[in-house]
Amino acid sequence: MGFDNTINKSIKKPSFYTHRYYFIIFAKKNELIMSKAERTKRYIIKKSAEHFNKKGYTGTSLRDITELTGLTKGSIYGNFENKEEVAQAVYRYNAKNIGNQLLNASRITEGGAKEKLIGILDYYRDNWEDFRKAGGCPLLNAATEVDDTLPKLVVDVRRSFMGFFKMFESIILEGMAEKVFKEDLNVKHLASTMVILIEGGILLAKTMDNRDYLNVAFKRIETIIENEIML
Amino acid sequence: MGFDNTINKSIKKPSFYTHRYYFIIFAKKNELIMSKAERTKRYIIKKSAEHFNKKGYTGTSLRDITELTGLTKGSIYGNFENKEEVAQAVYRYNAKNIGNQLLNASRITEGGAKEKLIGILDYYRDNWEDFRKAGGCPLLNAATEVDDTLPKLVVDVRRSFMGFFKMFESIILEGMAEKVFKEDLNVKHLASTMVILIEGGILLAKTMDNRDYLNVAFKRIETIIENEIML
DNA sequence: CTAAAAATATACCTATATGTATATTTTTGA
DNA sequence: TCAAAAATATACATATAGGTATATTTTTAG
Repeated sequence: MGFDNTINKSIKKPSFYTHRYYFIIFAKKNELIMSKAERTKRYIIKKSAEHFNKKGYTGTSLRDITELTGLTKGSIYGNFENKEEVAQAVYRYNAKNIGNQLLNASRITEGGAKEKLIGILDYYRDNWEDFRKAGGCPLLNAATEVDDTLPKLVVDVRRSFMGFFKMFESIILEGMAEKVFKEDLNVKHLASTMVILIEGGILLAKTMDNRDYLNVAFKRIETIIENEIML
Repeated sequence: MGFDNTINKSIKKPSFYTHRYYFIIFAKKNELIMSKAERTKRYIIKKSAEHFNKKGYTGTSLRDITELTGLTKGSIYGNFENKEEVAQAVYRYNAKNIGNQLLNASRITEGGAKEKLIGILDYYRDNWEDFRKAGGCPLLNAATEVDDTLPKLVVDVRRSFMGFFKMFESIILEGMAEKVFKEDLNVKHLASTMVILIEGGILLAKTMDNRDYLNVAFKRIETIIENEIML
């Protein structure tokens, strides 16, 4: 095996490639301190991330992984203990990824807390097609699959949702501190309402293949912001 | 195989059992017109319904089905074309079941449209523990699993959600006709908002193993009923 | 550049998956 | 009650699953 696996084998000049100059000249910053094993691990995770999100964590076979990466089973098992470990690493990658995107979306806007909340909604609105094609929300997907099958991943999924809640909570708290939001808000209640609406909206929009459901959910969040959160 | 599979083999007196008197005396009403094959089909579906909902439609193996029913593969394949057909029959059974429960919950109350809506919420509140233990909402579970894996079942899942919407729509329309609800309501919008909140609430409550998320979602629905729907 | 170490590929193992051909048992209807 | 039809069980076939022992190649650091 081993097609054009450039990340792993790349250039065919050992004396040049295998020495450290390579890194300094070509490598991306983070890859400077990466060992071969670390790079391959990341490569496996990246290449199979979308597949796991679409087909599920038990629904993705080792064969799928070898085909997606162009590596062999020996290589996979040389970098991961077993399939479950791959699944966990991939889930964490997927969850971190969407988390970063949302965090970024909430920071880009130069406005206050309200604009940050809207920024998160806009991320989904602007990227819906790609998001949907990539399998939808990794948290939602893993949550339903994992709950009665992969107990180990449940811990990770819960942590992800906690992070999701916290993101909204901190923005709401910020708005309160800025005196643009009311001062007696039930922060946890509001944050979980938003997550419930977002996940419910994603579920329906994806299943029914109709963005309108996402808009219904988001409209509701915006109504809550206007009528209950804003001063 | 064939443990105490009473539905299929039951009494050991052929001359008595195999003749029609049996049905008149012992059989339940609906079973009167059921052939052996039909009864076995229903038996297989019933026995494996919860397992499918918990472990998923691809996650349930034929071995699981034979163990749950006490039947052999030959018997399963004698009654169903293949595993996919079993999965579809089981999904339909599960979806119909929760649908009937909700319809029933909305009818039991002797009040008007508002009480019917609350009746549906109460069904979930009153039966949460059993509901959760049985794997949660079959629509939600199938929706996430099926979307990128079993395209045939997607059609069924969409139909289920349409029915879910219609239930809320007809209750809202009833309330409008009774002049207890406002007359200019966006019925479809409100119905889908309720489904989004219910499914989102179930997802979070089940994943986080905390009913509070269900209550947050339901509180929001009740707020909408009070502030936006009621006259 | 080179030898040791690490990563990767090859070949194989066992278990289990869905599915089928055929034998046996049970049900059916006259 | 009894023979035909239907349902069910047995035994087997083939594919693929996850995983491992070992050979080969690549990377690493002196």
